[in-house]
Amino acid sequence: MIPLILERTFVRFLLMSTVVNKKLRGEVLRQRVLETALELFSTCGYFNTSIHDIRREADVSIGSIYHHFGNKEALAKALYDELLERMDAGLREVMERERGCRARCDGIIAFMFRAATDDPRTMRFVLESRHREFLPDEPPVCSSRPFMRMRECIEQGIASGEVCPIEVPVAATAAFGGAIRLVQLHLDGVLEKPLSRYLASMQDAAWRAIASDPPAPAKHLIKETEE
Amino acid sequence: MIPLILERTFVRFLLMSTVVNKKLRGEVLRQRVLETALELFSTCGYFNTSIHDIRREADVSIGSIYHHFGNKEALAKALYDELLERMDAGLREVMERERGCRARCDGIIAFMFRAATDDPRTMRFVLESRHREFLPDEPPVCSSRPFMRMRECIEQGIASGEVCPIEVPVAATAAFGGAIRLVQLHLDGVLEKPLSRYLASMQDAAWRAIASDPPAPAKHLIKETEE
DNA sequence: GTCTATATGGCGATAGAC
DNA sequence: GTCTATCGCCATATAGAC
Repeated sequence: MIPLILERTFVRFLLMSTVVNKKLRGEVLRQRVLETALELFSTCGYFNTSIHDIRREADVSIGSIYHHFGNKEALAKALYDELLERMDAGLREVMERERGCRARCDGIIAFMFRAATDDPRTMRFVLESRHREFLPDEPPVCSSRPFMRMRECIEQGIASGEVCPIEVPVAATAAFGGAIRLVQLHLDGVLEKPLSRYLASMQDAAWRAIASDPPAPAKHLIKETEE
Repeated sequence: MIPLILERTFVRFLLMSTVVNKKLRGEVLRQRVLETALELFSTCGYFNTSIHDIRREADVSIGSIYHHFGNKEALAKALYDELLERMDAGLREVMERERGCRARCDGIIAFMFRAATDDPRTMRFVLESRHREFLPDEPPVCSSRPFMRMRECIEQGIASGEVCPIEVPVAATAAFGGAIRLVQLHLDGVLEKPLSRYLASMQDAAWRAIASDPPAPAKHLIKETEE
């Protein structure tokens, strides 16, 4: 264990040495700007937030923001990428930990509920803002990696026979659409109870929608008549 | 000398006709502005659309727009109200036509799919734009009348025993969340096939999620008979 | 009711010292 | 890398003739 006094001295040394100092300070500042942008974008929206607002709230200069990000849109893109990556990491972790489609679906829903509760700002920014309005070249959020991962999970479930063989988009939206919608209700503040109270029954409902085994319905196997 | 009574009548007629003409022209203009606003708001977004854009596209003057709506926000609110009312009318119609929770749920999903296909702009504006960013005093869209109507339908289903007795928010989102999500995929242009091709299996999946009796019959495949 | 011309403010972005 | 001061534009909104 390093004595506090030495640790402090070391930190001070770091701060004093010009090269490291500038880099460190730069990184800290960059993070503070991103954090502030998330706060303001998710509560007021991208267009209601000016660079000056971010400057004031983050207590940095306009110049620094432009130095690090280039322009407002690029700042939003940097934030968006970071949040999607963080979310994707969470989902990857679920997919590695859980085995079987049901356990993974449950895990994904649980992850979303936890994320929406612990960090509503991130969830709000990823789910609710219309990124294409300010990131015109970005593909829709439903084709981002986290959402592709959910879809993948369902495809594997169909392949293994755990999920009944309906069209993939139907199965994927039936599995997670309800949970996503409930998360939105939570973010809009219209739910009486905390999200966690609904977790188990949402997981059950989602699984009933797509599971193959319980009633083993043969409806979808009936040859459809073209109109 | 013209009798006073006739003169009065004639003047009155003139006044009436000019007034009516102006009123008519005004109404036509008002509708053209609303139509244009829907077009631009739903494709470019509220904040990327200027009053000048609307002016140009609708071929009216700035002054007329402000005369009819007061300001940009009020214009958006007028449009929003009109679209919600139109949607609510469609849902009311479904609720009156169909009896039983399953038929009504199917009808609601079918209505949403049809609306998203026939008039994607309306669906995009209602579902996707974040109204609270430009209509700060508006309640969230999930507590608007169309969405309350969906919730009501589920509550009745629980009361009648057709829907299994889980928490209402869970049942409502499980029933319609998948369909709403699929509509969004459609609006984002990431679906291979037209929405209608997914209708029957989406209805089935939605009903499986909330039905109380496990073996849910595929009602849409059964030929309906007049009673 | 409709129009054109104009006012006003705030925004994103830049310049250039340190 | 960070900062302050400032630019130029374009948005919403208004004034006032017709």
